[in-house]
Amino acid sequence: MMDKNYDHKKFEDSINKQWSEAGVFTAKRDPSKKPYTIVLPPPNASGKMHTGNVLMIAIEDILIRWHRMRGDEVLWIPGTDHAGTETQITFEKELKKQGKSRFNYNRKDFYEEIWKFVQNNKNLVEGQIKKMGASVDWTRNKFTLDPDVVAMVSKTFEKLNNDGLIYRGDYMVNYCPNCGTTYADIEIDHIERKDPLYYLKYGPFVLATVRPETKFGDTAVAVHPDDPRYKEWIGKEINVEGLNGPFKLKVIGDEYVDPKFGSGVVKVTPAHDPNDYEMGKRHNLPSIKVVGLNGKLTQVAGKYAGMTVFTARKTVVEDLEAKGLIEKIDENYVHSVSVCKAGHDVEPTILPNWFIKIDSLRAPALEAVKNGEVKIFPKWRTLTYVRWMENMHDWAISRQNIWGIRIPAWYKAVENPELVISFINSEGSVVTGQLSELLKNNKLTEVKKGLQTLIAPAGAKYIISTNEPGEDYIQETDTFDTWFSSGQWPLATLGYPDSEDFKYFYPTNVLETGWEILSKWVSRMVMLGIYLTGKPPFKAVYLHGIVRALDGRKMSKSLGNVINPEEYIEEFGVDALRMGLVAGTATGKDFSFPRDRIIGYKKFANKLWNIARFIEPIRASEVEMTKNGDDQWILTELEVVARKANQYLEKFRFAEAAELIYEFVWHKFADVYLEKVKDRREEASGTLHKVLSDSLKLCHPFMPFVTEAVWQEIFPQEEGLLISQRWPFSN
RNA sequence: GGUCGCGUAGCGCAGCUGGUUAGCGCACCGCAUUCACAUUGCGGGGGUCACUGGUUCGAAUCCAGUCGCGACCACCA
Repeated sequence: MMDKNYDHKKFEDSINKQWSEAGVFTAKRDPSKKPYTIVLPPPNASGKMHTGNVLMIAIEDILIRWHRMRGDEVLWIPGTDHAGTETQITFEKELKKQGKSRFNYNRKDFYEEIWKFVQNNKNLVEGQIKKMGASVDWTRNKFTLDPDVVAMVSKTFEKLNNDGLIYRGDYMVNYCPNCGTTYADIEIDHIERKDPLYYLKYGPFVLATVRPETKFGDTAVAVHPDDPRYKEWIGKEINVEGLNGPFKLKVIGDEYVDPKFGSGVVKVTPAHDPNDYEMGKRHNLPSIKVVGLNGKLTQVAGKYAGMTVFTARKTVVEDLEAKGLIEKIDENYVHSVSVCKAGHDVEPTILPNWFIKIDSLRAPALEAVKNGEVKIFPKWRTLTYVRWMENMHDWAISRQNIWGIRIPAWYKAVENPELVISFINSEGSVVTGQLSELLKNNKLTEVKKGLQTLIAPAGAKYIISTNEPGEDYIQETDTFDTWFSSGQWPLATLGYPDSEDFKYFYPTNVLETGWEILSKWVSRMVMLGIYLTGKPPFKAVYLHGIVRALDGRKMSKSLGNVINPEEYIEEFGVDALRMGLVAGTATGKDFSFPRDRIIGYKKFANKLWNIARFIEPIRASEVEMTKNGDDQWILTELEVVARKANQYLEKFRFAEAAELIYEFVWHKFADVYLEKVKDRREEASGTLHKVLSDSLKLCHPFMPFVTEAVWQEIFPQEEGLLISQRWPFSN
């Protein structure tokens, strides 16, 4: 006897176990079948499952289960991401609680500590993916730092280098002195903030700045070329009274200057401002570094050297005021400030970095989308991709992180005396200096053993090698941008270049992810996929919307409106949560967390259960019974719904498919047909069983647990698991 | 500033390439119900589809403009 109501808690775990023991998630590479492949966008290994992950898993599992039931050889590859910067920041917060920091460790030990930290969380995340009923192939599970992934990514770098697409160069980067790393433009947040705007007397001019402490790095002042007030000064030199004595500056004319802002005169600090850097390039101005990588002022600041930016700003302002060099201060100036994800001010700085020339990679990646080789759903997002690709700059792929894949570049010690190295010496203290100096008192082996970080000047001599080329070489300490390795994820997970999996399953069918990483991730995968294999790594991209909080706002810790999906799984079940989220994603737009709908679909699970309870005592007749008009009607409706649902799913219209099936099962099968057959149950038994069976199959991709549970209650064991049945009316 | 999107019943939304009385969920109102399910069934009220103009035999659906909202990208010293 079936219980009166469906209780998800009774079934979810045991059904998961049945699937896993039956091995139905494991792909076989059957040459007579069509492969259907999805690579799961790897969740952060040290994070917790959030509503976005739930939606992603729900949608991909629908596609996978649907294709499995249609007879395709499906492969859905799970994995987790090391999430370089984010994870390292999280770990360093933990360290801080113990009164430690990364400066207590050499590079190797620090890496191992994070590894241990992540393993624990990784298991939790994988457990959550399982809990969701994701029919992923765990035998092919990958982590972005698995040795084979590291080897593959390093090889790609080597190939890029051989093709002349890698270069090192000074570049204006967003350097966070606090995190000790650079950030890509796309990783930086711009926040509005009120800061004092200082009007400084600069020789004959007055100019406005929020950063007076960088004046030691000024190499020009700029005015608009057509500004009548200053036109005659262009090309001349002015004498400026400074804190470290008088100096001379050139006046340049540049379109960039807005004559209406401030006084119409700008100080140009090429080393610490992206726009000034561009102007500096246009006018051949020297760059003078004022702020060092430690966030403190350099020697050029004279007596201010060694001060932090904030202390220096305060002191400089005081001294300027004392000298009468400040005309006025606007205390209410609101401007946009660049901050890193941890909330620190970033310091635009010139630093040697590793770059990929993207021109030759970009062209085919743009073309693949324009000519429809890669189709993006919803279609209007295609424009976002195209615009982004067109505006893309060369890609800075190095990060001054430890947690990541180390760049396989090696510096020969004797050829690179100018390497700046920090290491822990045999006494356990951190020593920083130029390699040539360090080697006077330390052996190279000791330096290498205690190595923390190195900074190689732009012209450093290096070789690229996936192995250590010799004992007298030191490896680059920078790691790859996470997007560089995850940009090769479809290849890495499939064992590129010569595995059987790669030959059979590549290119994958669908890449499903949130649209917010369309430019960060999807574009990189297309570029690198085509570069390495000649083919884009997937045929379609489906972008789901962002799940917002109940109040319609973005979820954020500070607003306290973050929804923990586990609570909903507990209360309403995985099926209801999945179905509720999917039914709200019709056009891939953002949507508020649909609490009401989730409750509604919990009721639907119960409805399915009770349809089965109605049919349970009615034995399926061996003999073919006469079908009356009602039977004919429901069978016709069933076929129409199955075919339409198929069409919707082919177009990634999950909500329409879900609602169509829901409408059929509840309001046609249950409300109408079941009522009509109440006085002819035996005669209708064949139709009842057929429609129930097909309804369960149609619902299965959306609500796998309750359908499997009901299936096993009603249909004999010989028929096998529902997950392995055929989708109705598919050939 | 650039780009994209949105404005449809009290609330949350669907209406894809234009076509008969504009739909769904929640909420609301009335009735029913020992017979699969109260996590139920049947019925009902409520909308000049933001505004203006245009294309068309016909527009919520296409075009232009106006107003309001949101997001992303860029960013002024």
